Amino acid sequence: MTKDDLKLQLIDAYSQAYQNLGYSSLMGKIVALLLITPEALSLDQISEELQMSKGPISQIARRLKDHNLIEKVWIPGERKDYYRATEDIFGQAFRNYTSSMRKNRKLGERFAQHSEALAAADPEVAYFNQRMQEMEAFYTLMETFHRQFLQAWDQEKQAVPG
Amino acid sequence: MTKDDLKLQLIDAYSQAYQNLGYSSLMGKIVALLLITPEALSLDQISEELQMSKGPISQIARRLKDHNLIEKVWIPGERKDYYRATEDIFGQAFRNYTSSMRKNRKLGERFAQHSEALAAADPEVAYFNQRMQEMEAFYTLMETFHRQFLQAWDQEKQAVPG
DNA sequence: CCCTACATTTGAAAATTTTCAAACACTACA
DNA sequence: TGTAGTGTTTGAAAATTTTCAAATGTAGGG
Repeated sequence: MTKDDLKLQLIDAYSQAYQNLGYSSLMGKIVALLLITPEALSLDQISEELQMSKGPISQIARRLKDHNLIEKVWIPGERKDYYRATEDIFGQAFRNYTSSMRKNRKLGERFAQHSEALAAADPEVAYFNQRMQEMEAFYTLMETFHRQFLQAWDQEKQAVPG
Repeated sequence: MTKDDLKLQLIDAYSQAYQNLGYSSLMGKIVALLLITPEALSLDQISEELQMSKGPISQIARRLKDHNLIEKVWIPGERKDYYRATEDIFGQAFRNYTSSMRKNRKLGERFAQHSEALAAADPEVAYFNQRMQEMEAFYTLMETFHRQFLQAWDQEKQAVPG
């Protein structure tokens, strides 16, 4: 496989993976491109590499920056914005995921509370309440593992620094 | 908050959560409805509760069944199909998630292999290869935590059976 | 073997998302 | 203050996804 094949195929794989995870496929393409490019790239360069107009690139790049997956880097004497993948992009993607799981826990928590009082009087609400407690327990347990994993990953990274 | 409020609000919250995770919002609605309903429901009942025609319900129900989030249950003397949430629906949703993370590991693995030979000759490919190794390491570590979490959840469930 | 009661599939309509080209706004520098 | 080189926003077009109503398929009971 040639260098260009590797690049194109990885970009395509990320494009599909991001789409499957419910994000825009352009997000995946930009992430993949910056992930494997040693130097920071300008919007124009990204636009050129991905064969897309600058409008969407600009918007998605901002979203990715908001989620700390990529960052702007200042290059002296240059007026363009340059982007690169953040140092711990995999860990960061995971942290973003954990925050949506935290929302799930809070959902369970909230509905368990709100249904508690009514549960005694109504068997259907009692069932509802039980499910919400299960939900809360599940995501609470999950969070402890998320913390442990991130700790383990931080250690592993420290051992073999980029 | 009344019983109906609880129900509607949970369904709405699941609808949004599923959409945010990249699934159809109807999926979230059906999951929420079955999650909090003690008895199994027919397509017609689901259709009635969610105020939607049966076509999409039928399709999404099959998809949910394929992903083991809901299941058909046979009710003697009835000709309709009845659906309920599977016993460990939270755990199952998580298992589905792990399988998409497994794909990520395999992606890293595959591209790390394919770029290994070329890496010595070309610094850009060397960088590519390094990133793919990082990716493989990340998702490999993640899988060990997934296994541990599922084990812990199974234990917790055993302690407080539904 | 036909009917009835279902579930599923299909094709079109509606809604949403993605993309582009062009207009606009901002910043650095002359 | 004007100008050139940027990034951003916008409105329309294209593509995709969701939804519905109707047609079709299927299994059980007569």
